[in-house]
Amino acid sequence: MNLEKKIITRMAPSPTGKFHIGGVRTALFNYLFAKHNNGKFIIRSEDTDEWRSEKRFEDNMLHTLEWLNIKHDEFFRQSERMDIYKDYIKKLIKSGNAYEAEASKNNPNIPVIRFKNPNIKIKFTDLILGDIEFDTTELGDFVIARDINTPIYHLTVVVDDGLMEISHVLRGQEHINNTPRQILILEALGFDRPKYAHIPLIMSPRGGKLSKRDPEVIPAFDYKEQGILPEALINFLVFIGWNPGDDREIISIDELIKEFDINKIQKGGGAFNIEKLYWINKHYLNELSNNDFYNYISPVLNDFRKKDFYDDKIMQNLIPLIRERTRYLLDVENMIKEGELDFYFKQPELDINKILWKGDKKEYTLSNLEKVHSILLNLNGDFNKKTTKEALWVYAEKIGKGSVLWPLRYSLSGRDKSPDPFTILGIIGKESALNSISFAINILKK
RNA sequence: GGUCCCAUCGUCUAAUGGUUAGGACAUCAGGUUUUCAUCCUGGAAAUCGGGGUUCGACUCCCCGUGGGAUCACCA
Repeated sequence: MNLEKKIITRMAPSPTGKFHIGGVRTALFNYLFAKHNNGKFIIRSEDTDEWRSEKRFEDNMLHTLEWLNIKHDEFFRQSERMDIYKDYIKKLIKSGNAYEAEASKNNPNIPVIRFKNPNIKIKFTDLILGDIEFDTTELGDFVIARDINTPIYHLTVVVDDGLMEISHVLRGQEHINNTPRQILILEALGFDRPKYAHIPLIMSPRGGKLSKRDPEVIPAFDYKEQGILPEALINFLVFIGWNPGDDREIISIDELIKEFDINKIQKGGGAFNIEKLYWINKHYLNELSNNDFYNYISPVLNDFRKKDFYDDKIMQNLIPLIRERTRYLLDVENMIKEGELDFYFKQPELDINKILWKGDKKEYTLSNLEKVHSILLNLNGDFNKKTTKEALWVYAEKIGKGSVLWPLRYSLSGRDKSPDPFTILGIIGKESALNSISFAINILKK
């Protein structure tokens, strides 16, 4: 339907702080919309405020988007385009749409530039919100430049959107009140009006607006260090305020590009629910190969590797067990910190009272463990999860699973919670297993 | 406060006049060979209130109420 005009979107952040998830989502929507329509996605760094803008924040934004693989087709920096804006300020004055007003706050000798407001009603159709009408009278003759050489926000936005031939402005809903002002300038300059789509805001998990005080909401790039996968963050963010219209919860970036539909964007804001992010992240973690998962947890293994008992071969075997307990990197960090993995590598400490299954007598448990020991001792051939289970199962069922399996599991792990005993046996092997069981037997004999 | 926007389970959302109001996260219960985790099954859980319009409203209109955004020589 819109064959002659190319779709061009842009994201225009000001680099005054670390790039946050709201920015990521705005970038994502702009990117998806552009790519869906074979269009172009532009990033424009709005760094005209020298005081507040910092290069490191711009870098942080670019790194974040690079990590997430949200690629832009063009990049601009407003601070490098000041000459262009000057021309347009002059043009506006010349055409009578702007004028020099009272003295500047910073420069008592130089006047600010105000836009001559025609005081009309501005109507526009928002692609998400529908028809919106503003009476611009209350805006007054607003300032568009600190002085003839230094434009501010509304002017630069309009000039750039016009010059860059932006077809669709998708931005956060906090900008909706800026729209009439920008339309006024745009029409004074004779640019084509882009289509507007104001995206609902991401809200705090506790309701209300997102705040730096929300502990789960951190700068977007920091989620990388937490072990959130880029696909997971994208999948999570796109579902705040958008959905494909069916029951899918997991959706790839390629599918998103193919199916992104601006009409399905929500009108109201949505809360940031970290639990769902973790759930999605776990889903993507499960799709990693064992080797990739090992690399994934590698950064938090550094201290653990230095322990004298550490054995990388055992660690490799532990990967599936660690994975099913992992939503993100902090889970692995905690596992290590709590010593939950130590018993796979060395003989655990045992508490005599915990060896006994619910109400079992010491002598009874002792004889069960001795029997288990002898069964395993006489197990020839492969010693793994399957063979040990086959060897012990009949006995365990006869005696009572709890009375056999609990003491065994506890003797091997020294923990209230751990994987099942056969899994542990398979990992630590016959020799270590027999040692651990003997160790427990000796404690019971005392 | 002015202006603007919004309103389905606790949360993210589906249902664009006719459904037992669906799914997912979280939660609860049961199961998957003892414990934890994973996995499976099942349960509880919502149309903000009041008026209309209509044979029939989650859906359309109005009024309340609630929430949000914005009111800079920041962006």
